[in-house]
Amino acid sequence: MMQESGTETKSNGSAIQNGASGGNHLLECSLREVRSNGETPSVEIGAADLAHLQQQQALQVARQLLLQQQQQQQQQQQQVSGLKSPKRNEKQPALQVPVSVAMMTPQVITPQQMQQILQQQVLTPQQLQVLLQQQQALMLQQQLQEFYKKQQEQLQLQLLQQQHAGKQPKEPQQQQVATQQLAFQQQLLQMQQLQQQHLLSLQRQGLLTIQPGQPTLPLQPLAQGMIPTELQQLWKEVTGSHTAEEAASNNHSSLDLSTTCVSSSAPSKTSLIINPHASTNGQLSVHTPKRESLSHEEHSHSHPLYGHGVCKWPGCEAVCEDFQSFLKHLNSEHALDDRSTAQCRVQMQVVQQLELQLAKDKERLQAMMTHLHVKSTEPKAAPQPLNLVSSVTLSKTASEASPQSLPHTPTTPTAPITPVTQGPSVITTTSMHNVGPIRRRYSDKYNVPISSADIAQNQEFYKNAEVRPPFTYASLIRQAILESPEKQLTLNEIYNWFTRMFAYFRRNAATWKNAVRHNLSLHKCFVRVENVKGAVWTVDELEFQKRRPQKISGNPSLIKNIQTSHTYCTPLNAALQASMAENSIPLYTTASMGNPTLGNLATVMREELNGAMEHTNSNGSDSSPGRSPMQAMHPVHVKEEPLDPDENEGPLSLVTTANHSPDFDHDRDYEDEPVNEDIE
DNA sequence: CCTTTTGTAAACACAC
DNA sequence: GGTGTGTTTACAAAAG
Repeated sequence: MMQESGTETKSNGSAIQNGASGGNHLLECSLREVRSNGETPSVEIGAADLAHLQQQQALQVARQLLLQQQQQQQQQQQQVSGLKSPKRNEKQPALQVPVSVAMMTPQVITPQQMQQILQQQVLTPQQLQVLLQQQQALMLQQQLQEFYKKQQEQLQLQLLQQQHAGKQPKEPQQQQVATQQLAFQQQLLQMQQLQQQHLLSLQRQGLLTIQPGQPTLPLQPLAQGMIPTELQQLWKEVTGSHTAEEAASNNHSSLDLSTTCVSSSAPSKTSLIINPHASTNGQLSVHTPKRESLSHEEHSHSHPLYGHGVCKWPGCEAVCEDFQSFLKHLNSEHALDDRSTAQCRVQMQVVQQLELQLAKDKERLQAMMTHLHVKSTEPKAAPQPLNLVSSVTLSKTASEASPQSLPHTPTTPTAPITPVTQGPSVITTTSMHNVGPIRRRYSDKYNVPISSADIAQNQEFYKNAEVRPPFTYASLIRQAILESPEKQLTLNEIYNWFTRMFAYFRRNAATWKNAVRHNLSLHKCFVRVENVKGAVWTVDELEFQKRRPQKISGNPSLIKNIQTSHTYCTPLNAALQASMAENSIPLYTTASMGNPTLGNLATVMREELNGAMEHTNSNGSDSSPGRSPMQAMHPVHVKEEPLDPDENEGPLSLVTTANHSPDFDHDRDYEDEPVNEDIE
């Protein structure tokens, strides 16, 4: 069991990187971006940007082909020079696209598929245009192939001539070809860089947004072999006759799918669901000023970060009277900096976590339906969020812990969700999953749940979502003990608290239980007290306070924000913010704060924080050693013994819901069984 | 590079 | 002998 958990951790880590076999990493990454857009509508990229991406991919494909050609040339040279490897050449004919490329490459659409697309009328003209552009990119790719084919033929001819001529040196020709290829490669690279810069600038402007729950235009699944001319013809027909209908039926189609997505063709269908927003600015790289201004206008109606005159950037809510001022605000307040990057990252992680959770719940639902003989080919490729409304009742009651008020987003239930790398090295997600060892100072790994989704739902979130809580075992153990009426717990009761409060601890029991015992023994702050019935564990608070020379690791600006924001935040809120900052979690301010349902986790968070800001408070007069930063920040509210969660939460006076969750009323001991069934 | 903190794994002892 | 509890050691990762 322990080994299982161990290997699970490791394999999950590596699985992220092993998405496809070999080949061009850049290609894989960018393709995966778009692909994941199709399957998991977590990241919204404007269609124009998407088109850029696709073009970029085409270029990368071209590069891949180039490399392939070079390899083949090398092989042929080897042949010429006597190092024959006929088998290899048989297996790799001159024009064969490498498997990894073929698998990942957007391919030309068959007429049938195109017809299907048109009949289903799920694409707006803009989307079709994007599609068309993609096809054109593929045409370019084909032309490139042709080019290299000819080039290679030429080379072969030359080599043959050399063979026949015998002693002629072959360097010149090779060099010539190599030079040509090099020049071309450089051109490609330049174009690529330009596009990356464009993406970057889009991100800086906030136009390249990341948002949960909104599918984007996935073009990847539309695969395989349609002749571009046919497509263009189709396109003409389409733009002539279907435009209005499609525009009108576009939303309907996604809605309909959302409620009827049970057929086996669901994947392809859902993959065609278009984000209305993406379609509004579905321009391609053919950027005319007109179009940009148009898309700007359209943005004002549908920009996901702008609504009701308010900036919807997580935690912002700045009032912007019109779209222009919003853009201004976006550029000034949410420029590309550490903070925005971190916020983006968190948003991504939120989405991915939700996707993960959804995937699991869907699997459960599938199993349940199978068990109950309900005939349904459960949408493997994800229904729209809307349609979950119809199924949520079932999944909620039946699955043991389904996140209730959390937005559901489609995802692929199988493979680990790939990190969505956003743009060129601007935002990167490292290990996104809640597996692997907690490293408390691991700033960007465990900030998943405490975030923009709704910070007030932390407790419920952890109860339901299998998210690793970003707290140390010691803090959690302490919290468990302090929550108990007697401020003492047996080991088993501590176990139960863990499983009750955190869905995460309902699996891998052997691992974390061992860790709990280890922590109990290791830390002086946990005192074992012999009892009549046995032994109970208590907390030596002094010792606990001693053991924390931790510092905040992260963005100093965040810390500054935290320190300055306490004027209007309760101690708890400040603690939450600080705790978030400790995990590089962006500062979410008043709107999402102050919910009395925050629960006792806030205490854990604060204690996690205790001392964490000691060093960052060095400019303050209040930060004497031994005094927690919370005390430094709120000397009035926080007492020297911030033990009782019911007392020290200031105005918020947390509701203790820990022992009243309907799901966990009984001290059920979660053992290893769910581990096995849940292993991804 | 060293130290500290934390998490994980595992071996071992002991009691029931 | 199996299981739960508790202790201890070793190691790795992350961060200062």
